[in-house]
Amino acid sequence: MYEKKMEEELDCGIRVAFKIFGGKWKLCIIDAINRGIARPVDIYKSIPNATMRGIEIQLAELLFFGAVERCAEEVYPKKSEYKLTSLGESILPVLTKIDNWGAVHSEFVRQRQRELQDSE
Amino acid sequence: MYEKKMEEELDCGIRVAFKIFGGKWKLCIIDAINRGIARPVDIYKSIPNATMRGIEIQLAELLFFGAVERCAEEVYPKKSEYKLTSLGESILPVLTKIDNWGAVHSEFVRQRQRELQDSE
DNA sequence: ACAATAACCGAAAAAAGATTCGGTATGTGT
DNA sequence: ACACATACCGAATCTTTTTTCGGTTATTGT
Repeated sequence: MYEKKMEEELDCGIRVAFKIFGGKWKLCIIDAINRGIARPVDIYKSIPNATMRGIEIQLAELLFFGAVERCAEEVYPKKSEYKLTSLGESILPVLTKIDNWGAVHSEFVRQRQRELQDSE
Repeated sequence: MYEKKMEEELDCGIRVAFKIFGGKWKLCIIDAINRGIARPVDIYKSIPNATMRGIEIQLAELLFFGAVERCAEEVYPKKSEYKLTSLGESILPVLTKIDNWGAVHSEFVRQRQRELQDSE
């Protein structure tokens, strides 16, 4: 994992939360796993524009902080599968709130974004 | 504002939401304003480790996307003041959820973070 | 056995994001 | 008038994050 040069403050809940699920694809990954998509390739395919390496890295971080775990059971066919831990599940209500807010305001935000691009 | 080189997808609520309040200090700023801290310097002073320029930039973005507005009323002494718009206020319940999650899990996260540093 | 797919990983490069620094303009207190 | 604080802004310079690329190892389908 990347070694920071500037001191990292985890002094408020916001910073702690973003440390865990603030990454570019983290909430999308958690959402995908929650919807039953367990394997890295499938998670990757379920998220438009994501890169495989990107998913791998973020998955590794979620694993490190215990939001996700690798399934140990050797099923047939033998595959790498991930599922949410209780910590990961505790993120779901927050994820829902964030996603809903974004969905409700997406048109407004996209419109504002377009105005920005047109003025350049 | 920064011009992106890679195509930016605002295809899910999560991405839209992070576009608006995903910045390093944005939720802290919204929280501060909500607590009645209206002036840039005061917001700056209320957030440990923030830089004045950082606050200015993020405030400008929040302003651009209409989460915050500058008070037009000319009070004495004349000062620059910001307050939440209805869009900004709609973020508050989400902010609370995020902050609470982080507060609840901060010890665990900090512990894991320490283990990471010790192993280096 | 062989080709294809999956799950990784390291390192370089690119992109995005934040900070530092130095500036202007304006308002305020004495 | 003067010193000082505030609100900005642009540009250079970091820092951090993400992507790209090129691997290795192992598993699956034929």
